[in-house]
Amino acid sequence: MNYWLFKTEPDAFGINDLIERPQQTEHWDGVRNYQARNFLRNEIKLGDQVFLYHSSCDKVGIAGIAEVMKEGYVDHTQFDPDSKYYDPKSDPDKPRWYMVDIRFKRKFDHILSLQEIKANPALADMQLVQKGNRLSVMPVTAGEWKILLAMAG
DNA sequence: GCCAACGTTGGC
DNA sequence: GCCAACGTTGGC
Repeated sequence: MNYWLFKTEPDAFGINDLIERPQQTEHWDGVRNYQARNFLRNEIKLGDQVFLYHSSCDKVGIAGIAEVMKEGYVDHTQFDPDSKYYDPKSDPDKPRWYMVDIRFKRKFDHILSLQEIKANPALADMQLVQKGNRLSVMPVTAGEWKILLAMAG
């Protein structure tokens, strides 16, 4: 089993929105970055654990945990002209973009803030805290996962 | 294949 | 709203 971190803007779709979905499950569409796409398509497996990270908001940090319920499949929004994720250059015979389904698992009592994460020397190598990192789907090591869980309490 | 221009991300 | 950092595009 592997660990991941998915970024999301809670103003658009946050952990509370996931909780309110039927079966507390939602497809993670709209990822339009090739490196993140490769993770979604090739590497993220059923049962993998995911930190939900809230970005671009007043409380930036990890909000809780979700679990992968369905492995990579074609993100249909790339073919929908009405979707903001529409990609006219994507060929239906060879789709560019993929997504997975995740189910809510746990919400932290408090957001585990980016500030706290950055302040922990043991997490200095996390991809999340590297300068200029913009990946919206990234791997988390088992060691990092354990430390973060302990910090979340 | 290079690289300037552009658009986007995301913390602050 | 600012702006640094990055990925993508497209002319050459």
